[in-house]
Amino acid sequence: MRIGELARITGCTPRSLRHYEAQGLIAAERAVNGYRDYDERAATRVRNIRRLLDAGLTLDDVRLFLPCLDGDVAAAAPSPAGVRVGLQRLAVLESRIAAQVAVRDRLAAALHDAAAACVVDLEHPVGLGLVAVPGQPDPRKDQA
Amino acid sequence: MRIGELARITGCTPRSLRHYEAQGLIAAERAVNGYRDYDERAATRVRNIRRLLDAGLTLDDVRLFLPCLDGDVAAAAPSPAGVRVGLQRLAVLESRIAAQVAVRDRLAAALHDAAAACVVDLEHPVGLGLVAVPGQPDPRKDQA
DNA sequence: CTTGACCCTGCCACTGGCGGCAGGGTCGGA
DNA sequence: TCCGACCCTGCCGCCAGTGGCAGGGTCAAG
Repeated sequence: MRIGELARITGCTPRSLRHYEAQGLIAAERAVNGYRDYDERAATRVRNIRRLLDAGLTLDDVRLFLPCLDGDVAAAAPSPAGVRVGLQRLAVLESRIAAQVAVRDRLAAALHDAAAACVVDLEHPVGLGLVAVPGQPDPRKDQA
Repeated sequence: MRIGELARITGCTPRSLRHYEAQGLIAAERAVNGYRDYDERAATRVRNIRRLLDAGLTLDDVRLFLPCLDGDVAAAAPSPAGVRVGLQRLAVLESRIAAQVAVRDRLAAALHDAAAACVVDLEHPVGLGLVAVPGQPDPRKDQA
């Protein structure tokens, strides 16, 4: 099977497959003309990779699953290493989410205050340039 | 004031200040020797930039606030354009958070299943104590 | 005169998973 | 014989905000 067919049946692009290969996640024989030649296990492998990626792991994480990528990862007995990786990644996700939630809350609060201030200050013609003539070039080197 | 001093009083690095300048967010006079020479408003400006960055905006967003960066952004009457930018960024943050939460939930579910399967497979003496504490991962070389 | 602190420009690296392009080779069918 | 589909390698770009380095200039104090 060549790269195009594998891409079709796995639902990813040839570009991705080459990327996975470059990352050492999949391998392929080479035909005499240099074309990659995949066997049927490649599809399973790629689907497993996608499954792990979709679960929030990185390609780097996936590399740790190499030994079992040819089996049914979803149904396989979980390896301690795999679980550990998953937990680490989960922690990363959690902290990243928490950070972004904090940022969002700050922004939301700022906007809330701004909205409140707006109501008050709409009596005054807010001299912030952007208000009256949004299309006008600012004194400074401006763009929008 | 030269870049080092401005960096000190604003709490960011000279590197960042040069970056902001390259992005068109701050400006400086130049001394005869080529050194940047900032006036005292620069500190306010930089602090405003940091404030907006901390609120979750990007440097690109901040550019839209140029006309009012010299005032007290936090207390200033908000411009509609600024609010609009904030709302857009808020929406971006929201969707990004939602996506990551979805990923996290998938991963958590997978780990949950794995943990369940593990109970069966606990004939192997594996370090799965981690499973019990999904929020408290292995405090090792782990970061975002 | 020398040291050392500071400044300058400009460029690469990083994260992460590709997209896209350039420039070329290979192959089957009309 | 030519077209078009497919394949190859290799490199840049993206998002964002720096960190870090190279290689140099400037200046005041010792």
